[in-house]
Amino acid sequence: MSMRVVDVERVKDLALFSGVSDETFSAVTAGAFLQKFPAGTTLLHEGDPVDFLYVLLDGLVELEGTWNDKETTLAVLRPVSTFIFAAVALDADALMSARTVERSDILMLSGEALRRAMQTDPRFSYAATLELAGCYRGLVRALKNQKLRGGAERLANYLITQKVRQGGAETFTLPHEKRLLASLLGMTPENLSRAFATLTGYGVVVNGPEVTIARPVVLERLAKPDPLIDNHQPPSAAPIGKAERELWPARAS
Amino acid sequence: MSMRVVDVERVKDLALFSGVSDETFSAVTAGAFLQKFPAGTTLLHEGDPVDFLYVLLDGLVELEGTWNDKETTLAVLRPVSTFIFAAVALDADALMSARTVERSDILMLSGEALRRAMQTDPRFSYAATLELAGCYRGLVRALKNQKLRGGAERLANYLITQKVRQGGAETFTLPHEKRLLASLLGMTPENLSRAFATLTGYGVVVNGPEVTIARPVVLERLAKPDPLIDNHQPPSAAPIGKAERELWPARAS
DNA sequence: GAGGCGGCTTGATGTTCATCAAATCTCGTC
DNA sequence: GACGAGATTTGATGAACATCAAGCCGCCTC
Repeated sequence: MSMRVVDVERVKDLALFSGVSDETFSAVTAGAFLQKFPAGTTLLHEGDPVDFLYVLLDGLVELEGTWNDKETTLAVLRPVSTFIFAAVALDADALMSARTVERSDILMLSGEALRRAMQTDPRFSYAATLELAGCYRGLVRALKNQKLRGGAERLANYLITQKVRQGGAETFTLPHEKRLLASLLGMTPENLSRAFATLTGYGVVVNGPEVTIARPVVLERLAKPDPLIDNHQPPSAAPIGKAERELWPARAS
Repeated sequence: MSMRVVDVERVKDLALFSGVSDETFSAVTAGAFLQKFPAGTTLLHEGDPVDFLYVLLDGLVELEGTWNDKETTLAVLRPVSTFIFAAVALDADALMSARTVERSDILMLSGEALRRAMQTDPRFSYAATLELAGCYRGLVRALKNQKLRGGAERLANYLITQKVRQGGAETFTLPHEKRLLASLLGMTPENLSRAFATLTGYGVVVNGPEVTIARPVVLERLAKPDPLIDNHQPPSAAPIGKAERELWPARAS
């Protein structure tokens, strides 16, 4: 239930805790849980009050929204990421559900303790501000992506981003099911399949979860990636927060 | 150029400055500009570095995003609102452009001074965190609205929200041109017009900028408003920040 | 290795939305 | 009060997308 030393270190390296005092860190992690959840577990349901800040240490988590019996994926998180931080900060109800996509290790930090810590440790609340600002900008990107681009363009840019994030090799593997990708990109699985078929004409070869971008230049001519929408950050060594991701490439840590 | 006493008071009442020390407040407002801009002025362009936090004291401001020669409106702000706070906090480039829709009074606060203040005054950085959390949740709502609802449904919910925010009377006035509303709702002006025509069948009467919701129950059956997407906050007296707006109704200030 | 389940694909069809074109309306100017 | 630019509306058409229905494929169980 409580944290192992190795996990404590991973959390301490989070951007959110960079520079905070040991007292603050102890206060926040004192009542922390570390839990392992199987795939498909709903951690938190839309509309629920939020008592904990969640930190994904290992695995894959989906954030989703619902209305009128329809669902949509708002984000897919990989380690190390915090989630529902905004709701925790405001002590408000969650606007989205969180669900594990794979078996996941998740750290749960008391919201109450976090709010107290933010009011006493300026380093911590500054880091919290940066973290939230990074999350905010991620959402601005998502909204622009959704409103300005068509389905095939969203997919093309997703593939280019994945390629870069996975190291830049010509061939890479989709990090999860296509059904989930469709929901993330705001389309039906059927249309995602057809969008992949369309991209075949632009040098994209699909083999199950394996994707090869044979002619990057051709694909980019379709995708028109834009640093104000897409965040083509290569995999850097250090565990980072949403803020650092936003600051790349100008001020990479 | 500098601030009048009455303006200083308005700024001090911002949620962002609630509880901050006089020293912090002075430091932040010391190098502040107060400017009046005519309608249609671009205050800041996508991709530009951001040197100031903007505070809309009077008027109307649009935030917009661009890609591939297409534009979309991401938000329309009314007083009193801060904007591009996330970019200021991170000292990053703007992800959206800001443009005045009407003649506007806008306060510009030094980003450098704000970042310094956040690192020294915990009250201030805590308030900043809450403000950003409120903005973040507003965007989550916008993304869900966009991905889960169709055009007519988005319009219906917009109208219901406007009605409530303007006091709840059967008839109210659209706050700006329909062309801008179309862009905000993610559709073309032509389709907005047709969406209004559709809503005629649900008791909505349009007369130029005047809208009457004759049969609210019928319209709501179409709109299915949801507190996890729509923020039906009535006009409260005090000037507020994005955080308070998010906390309503549970913890209204 | 037969069966079954779920994910993925493909085809057919209908709905929603964008685009192009033109008519109408609004409002400020002269 | 006529004029003109821009906003709004309306109509016709096409593109993008969702839905429904099979079919295919991989994978796991028995």
